[in-house]
Amino acid sequence: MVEDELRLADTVHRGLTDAGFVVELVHDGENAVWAATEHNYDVIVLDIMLPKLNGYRVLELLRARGVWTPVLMLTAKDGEYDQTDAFDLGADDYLTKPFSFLVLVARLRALIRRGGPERPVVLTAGDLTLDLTRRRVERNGREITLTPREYGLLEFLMRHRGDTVSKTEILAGVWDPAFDGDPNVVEVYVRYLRKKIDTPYARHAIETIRGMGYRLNPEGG
Amino acid sequence: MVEDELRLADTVHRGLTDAGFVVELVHDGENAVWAATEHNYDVIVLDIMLPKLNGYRVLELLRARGVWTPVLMLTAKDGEYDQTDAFDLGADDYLTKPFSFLVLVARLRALIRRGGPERPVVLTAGDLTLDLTRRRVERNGREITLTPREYGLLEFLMRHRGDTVSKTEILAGVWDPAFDGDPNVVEVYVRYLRKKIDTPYARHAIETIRGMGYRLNPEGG
DNA sequence: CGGACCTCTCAGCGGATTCTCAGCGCCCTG
DNA sequence: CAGGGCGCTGAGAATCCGCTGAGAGGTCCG
Repeated sequence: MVEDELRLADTVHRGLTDAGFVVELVHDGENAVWAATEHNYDVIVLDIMLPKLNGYRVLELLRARGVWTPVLMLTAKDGEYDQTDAFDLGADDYLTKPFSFLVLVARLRALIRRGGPERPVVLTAGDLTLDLTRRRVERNGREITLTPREYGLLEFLMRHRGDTVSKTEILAGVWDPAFDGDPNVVEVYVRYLRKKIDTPYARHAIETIRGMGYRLNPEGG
Repeated sequence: MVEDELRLADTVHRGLTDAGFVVELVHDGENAVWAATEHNYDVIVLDIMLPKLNGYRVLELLRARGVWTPVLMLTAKDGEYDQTDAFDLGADDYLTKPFSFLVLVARLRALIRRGGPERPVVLTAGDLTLDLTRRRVERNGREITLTPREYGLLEFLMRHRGDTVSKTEILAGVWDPAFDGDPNVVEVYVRYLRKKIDTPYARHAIETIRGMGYRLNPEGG
């Protein structure tokens, strides 16, 4: 979700999370383009009025980059840009502020359904599975309970499974992008995850690439 | 712009000029490679069907020469090469003929804005491959694990594969630019790399050019 | 308020990595 | 064939980096 009005962003964020969505929030156009290019979201909620790059341009950039994630635009009723623009630009749906929260959820579900079966709802790596909608992690059919942070980290690693991701990237992707604390947290949480996920298995699903970062074995370790 | 159909070339040339672009036009693949290597364009529009060298080869040659100018390819709808090929080859965008002129302008703007040209994801030299995103090195399909320094050195050599690079250049490129220690480190690390990469192969992928430096054999040794 | 849980910081340890050094040997040149 | 320059090599010292256990602070809940 890309929304700069903090109040609205917070409300919607909470509501969507309660509705079972996993929500990532950015507050301006530049971060939106970056995040959407980097991750593979199911759907993007995009406000038109944004700092740095407006929603208009964000959408344009994403499409130019070959990012075809469905986009639902939020337009102000009497703003500079009207509904026609949203569709012209390749938005998949739009809502005019103020909008009903239930309508938003319904539209999002429709978009995700429409975008369809090729989009994974469940990430897998060998015998490890992570169900994004239910927020469940299993290994070999046994459920593993994770804290929110642990879950976020695992989701990030699974989205990039097979790639080596640096601790900095992890911090930016899982922690607050502006987090500036000790990168050692990542090590600590990797440890927590390994404890829960790898034991009692022989091989580590999460490999350490010394000097570079971590890598989730696509075969699940 | 590289386009051999004079009529189309002329129209597009005029249109782009009107839209504020400064356009240089060549009509065949050989001139295209020469011009793009010599100048530093913001973006290249490249037709696939061309005399002498087709767009396909032009792109391949440019990338091999280290020219990373963004390329937008023009493909015929039902031609020998389809869209997939364009992306596979490292084209940054493509359009299928016939195309809307406005769309072309929009895409070009997007490519120029995008600025930092995409880099290739996998470098190869014979049976040696280096995957930049996964940070994996393989020879003949067998994974080779490298320390960060070794990896940095190999990446540098592979980016300049076929060129002779001096130890000073290597130090500047792989070590800290302000590094002032013994250039002997390079020799030491070349040795480490050869141990891991060349054995048990007969020929050295990394050749010593006495008095000059080193050269990575583009055929992989 | 008290306890359970979660997040994050911190500092010490030990192994991996990087770098230095000194001697050797090969190649080129005279 | 002798000598110098240059690269190669093995060993070892210094440094870096990730791992780990302990614990402090915060939050949520009863």
